[in-house]
Amino acid sequence: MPKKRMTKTQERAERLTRALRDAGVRITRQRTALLNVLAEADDHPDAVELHRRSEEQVPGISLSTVYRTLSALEDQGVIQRHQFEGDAARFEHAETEHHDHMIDVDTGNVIEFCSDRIERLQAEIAAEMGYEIVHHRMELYVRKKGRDGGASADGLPGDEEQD
Amino acid sequence: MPKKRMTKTQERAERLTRALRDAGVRITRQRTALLNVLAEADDHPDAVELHRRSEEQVPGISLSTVYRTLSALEDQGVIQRHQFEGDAARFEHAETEHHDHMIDVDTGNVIEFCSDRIERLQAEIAAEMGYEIVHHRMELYVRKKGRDGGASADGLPGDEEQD
DNA sequence: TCCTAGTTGCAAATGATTTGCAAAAAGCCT
DNA sequence: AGGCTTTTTGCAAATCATTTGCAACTAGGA
Repeated sequence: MPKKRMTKTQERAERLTRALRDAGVRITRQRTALLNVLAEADDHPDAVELHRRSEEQVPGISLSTVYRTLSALEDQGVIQRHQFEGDAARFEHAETEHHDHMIDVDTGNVIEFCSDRIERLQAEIAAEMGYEIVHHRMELYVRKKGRDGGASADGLPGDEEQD
Repeated sequence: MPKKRMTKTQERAERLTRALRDAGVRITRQRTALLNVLAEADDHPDAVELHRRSEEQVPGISLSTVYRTLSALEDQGVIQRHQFEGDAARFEHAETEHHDHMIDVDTGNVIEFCSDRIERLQAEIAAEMGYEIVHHRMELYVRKKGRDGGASADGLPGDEEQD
């Protein structure tokens, strides 16, 4: 099949589809829908949100199916699951390089970033104790500078900080 | 009240008790038990484990009470709740300085560490994007060097730790 | 098209944590 | 110590996100 010119989103969708196919699972209508949703998502939606978006293509698709497919995709390493503070896991297609997250505590916005210097220090610290890093997780919960900490609109109470 | 010579554990227990008292809550038998358990814990037990240990002092204490008291203590900032990968939240008395965690993926052991250099870099990165850090979370999932990643025996590691 | 193993939707099960409620106990006052 | 009011407790039931059992359904190769 000739490599037609396709959008980034299409390419991602293909990649995800291929991953599933390679995993030996069948490509169903509902899976295709979720794959598309994941491919065009540039944020970090949770399972319920992904389900909501998938329903536009396949009304009636069940949440279980979404969860099951997400697990399959995660097993194939083509999507990543993040467990940020609070509640449900959030997902993103894993086509990007490794990166960490900065979460705006006021808006819930997620900003991706990566610091080789930090990675290096982490490895160094682990090595000092005779360990090697299998994987790591780093999340910075941040607030726009200058903005005063009014009543934060989100979940966990009394969690202000004194770093 | 004369400052009697007391063990570190006793001091911690006092501190926790005081925190609760200051919060205006009553000091009950079950709370005292949990406070003692927390004070003498040098690992990172989860609620169920804390309940188990508390039962030795107050047979019949309910898990709800443990959860409720843990929340109160957390609100007072005298204990910290950590949501490591996988399952239940794990707790530790917050008398120590801020630190991050390294979790041995094979044994479940938790090692505490702190790196000013990393903290500085984190603040720097946030600042570059116009943010200031409210709090952060960093966990290194590690493995003893040289040890090959065989099929890890246990899925849910206990809460052992060596200080 | 047929056939079969992999899938789906749904409801019920999980597992951690929370909550409603009536009985029990803490802390304060006398 | 006795009384009284308010907070706590234990228990069962409720949440919440996620998983699973199962019978009906379908993708995809023969």
